[in-house]
Amino acid sequence: MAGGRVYGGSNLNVVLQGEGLPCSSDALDALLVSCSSPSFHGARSMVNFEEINANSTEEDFDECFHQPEKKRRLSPDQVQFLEKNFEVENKLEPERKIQLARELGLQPRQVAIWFQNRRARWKTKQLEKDYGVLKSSYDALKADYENLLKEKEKLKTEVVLLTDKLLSKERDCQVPATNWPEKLELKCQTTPKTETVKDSDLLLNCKQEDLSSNSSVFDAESPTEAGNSPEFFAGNSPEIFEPDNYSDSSLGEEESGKVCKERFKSPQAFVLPKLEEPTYPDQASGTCNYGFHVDDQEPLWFWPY
DNA sequence: CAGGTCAAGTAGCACC
DNA sequence: GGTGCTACTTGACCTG
Repeated sequence: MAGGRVYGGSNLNVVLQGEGLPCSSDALDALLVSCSSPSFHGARSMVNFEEINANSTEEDFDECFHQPEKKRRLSPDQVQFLEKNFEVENKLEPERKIQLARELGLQPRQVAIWFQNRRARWKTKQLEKDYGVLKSSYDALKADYENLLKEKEKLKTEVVLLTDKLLSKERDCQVPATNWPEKLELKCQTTPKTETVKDSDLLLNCKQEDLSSNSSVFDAESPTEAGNSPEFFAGNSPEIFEPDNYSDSSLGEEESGKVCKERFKSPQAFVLPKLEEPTYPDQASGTCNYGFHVDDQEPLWFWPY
């Protein structure tokens, strides 16, 4: 027994003691009288106060309390009444317990136990509900994550594809491929590349732009990429990607070409390390402008190897 | 008859 | 120490 308490389920006297109620015959009578007209008569409940009161003889009274109790379910009316009270307040004050017991024709102990069990059932249901919410949330996040992984793989493939194409172009054209599309240049400058930039940052940035554009050629996982030239992204050398810088109309074609080649000797100029002296067959001679506009990039996708 | 449900029993804990 | 609570168990009853 817990804490020396006596829970005599089959002995009302003991039960009443356990509830801190008087168990003298007078007090018991008073209690029984007060319960003589219960609102609910649990025909199958363990102790029905009306039945007790009906068994007016001392013998029957004794028999009623000493025969081994069999567990009886509360009647639907009793359960409904308890449920309504539970909705109002799931905790049970002593006074309320007595009152409910009177109205239901049950022992206060029975009411207390019903509330205890009801709280346990409510908690179990609440846990199930919480689990359902968490699981759906987890499933949604998992789906998002898997989609992002697929997108990442797709973009990686795109990077490889474009890099290969550029390298093949470089082989054909001996001019360094530094004159990148204006659109690409602008996008990259909006994303200062530092060593702390994560893959996901680039991915998100690309998503904000046109995913099919060349912005995806920057492979964040490659340490040899533009990450080694932060000034490129920071815009410290804005002239590098000024489209007209290498096709200065004030210079002759020959002069312009010299300037272009000189600039490409500077490490700073090689902002895209993977692009080693690319040349393009359709390049205007003596200039560094490849006429490489983003709008013209789409056909790149379909170039055969 | 197995398994589910529910009232009741029990142990342990916190609070006063 | 008494009391009330939670968590877990037990046993009666119900149901397919």
